[in-house]
Amino acid sequence: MNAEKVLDVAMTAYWQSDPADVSVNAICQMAGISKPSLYREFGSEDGLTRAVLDSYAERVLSAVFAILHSGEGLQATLAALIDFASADPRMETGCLFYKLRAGKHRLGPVTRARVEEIDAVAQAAYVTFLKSCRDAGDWPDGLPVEAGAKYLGEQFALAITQRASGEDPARIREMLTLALSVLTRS
Amino acid sequence: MNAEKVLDVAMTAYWQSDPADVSVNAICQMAGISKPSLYREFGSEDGLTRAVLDSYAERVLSAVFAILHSGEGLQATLAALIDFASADPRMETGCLFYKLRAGKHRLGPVTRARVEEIDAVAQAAYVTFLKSCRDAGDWPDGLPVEAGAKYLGEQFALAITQRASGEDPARIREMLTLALSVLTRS
DNA sequence: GGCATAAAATACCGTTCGGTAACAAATTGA
DNA sequence: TCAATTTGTTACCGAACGGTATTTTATGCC
Repeated sequence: MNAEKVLDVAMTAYWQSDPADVSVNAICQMAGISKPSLYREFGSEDGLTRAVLDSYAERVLSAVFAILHSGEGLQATLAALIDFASADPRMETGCLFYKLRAGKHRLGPVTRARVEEIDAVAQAAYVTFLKSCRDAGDWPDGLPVEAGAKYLGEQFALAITQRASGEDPARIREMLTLALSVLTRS
Repeated sequence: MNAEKVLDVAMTAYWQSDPADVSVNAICQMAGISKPSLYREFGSEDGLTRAVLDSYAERVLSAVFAILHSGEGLQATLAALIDFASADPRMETGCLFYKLRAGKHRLGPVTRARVEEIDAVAQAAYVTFLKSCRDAGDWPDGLPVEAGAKYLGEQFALAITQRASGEDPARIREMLTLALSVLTRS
């Protein structure tokens, strides 16, 4: 039956459209397996979603963390984030994590907990990165890094969410560049 | 039976939680009417949603258009928009229009058409307002007003959407002020 | 009072949902 | 070889959905 393939199919389906619009029945049909097989492997829809999110985190979100941990300066890192959000083909239909987070109240308890955990980890990564910039003197005076981290995370999520709704990538890049320009006016 | 009261109940329910999470059955129960009565009045769920959106537009969205048409300058108008998004009690659970727009693909055809129409009208209002600012010399050089209008609309929607998710209003004000500051650096 | 007519509610339709019981086929171990 | 355990399937469950046919209740009107 291959759990790996089921995860793949489910991730693609959730990612391509919207997690709330993809039923367990549909996933079984697409994966060519029966419902009891899926339930024996993942326990519940919540368990499946959680497993998909884990897989997505290590296969896609890791790229974002890699950018943040690359050790580049503020300007270069923001440029890389802008590139990723507005031009990376993986974000062409948006980010599965952001889609799950946007409909958080519809998720089962374990998936929701994982979403909040990833959210916290991402926020911490933003803060760590910005602190290193501040310590290098590369940060606007008077703006707390926590506020900057939240702002950066929000704008990044907004840009990717707009890609999911078919917005023009060039326009998205323009908007995100404008939004993040306040972080480089030191 | 009173169609006015049904609209009120439905609007409150859609607005308070999420349109996708409120069924026709629930609305009938809350309004104390039977399902055939509702269907005789509105024809379909799509018709009801459309009627609710119309009512919402004239009762709430008009306040935003009033701010844009108030004839104040750029700085004062942006301040009023920031106030509205981050502090107005009407936006405490978010904006029904933005909630409908966020789940546009789930809407019936007539409601979706109305959402797109309102979106276009709002965009045009932003453009008109910013053009008047530009003609008064109160606008950053090199930034097209169309791009500024889109940016303003996106940031405004983001701020209000965050209020719906329970974010701290002071934090929202801070973020939105930061985002819109790029429009007043002329 | 009787009677047509409009408005209301009850009770139902078909479909889809997440989830499972009951059963058949294949694999394992001795 | 035969029994035990796993793997998978079919067929079903109860609930909720949007929507409607049917029946009851109320309202004029003469």
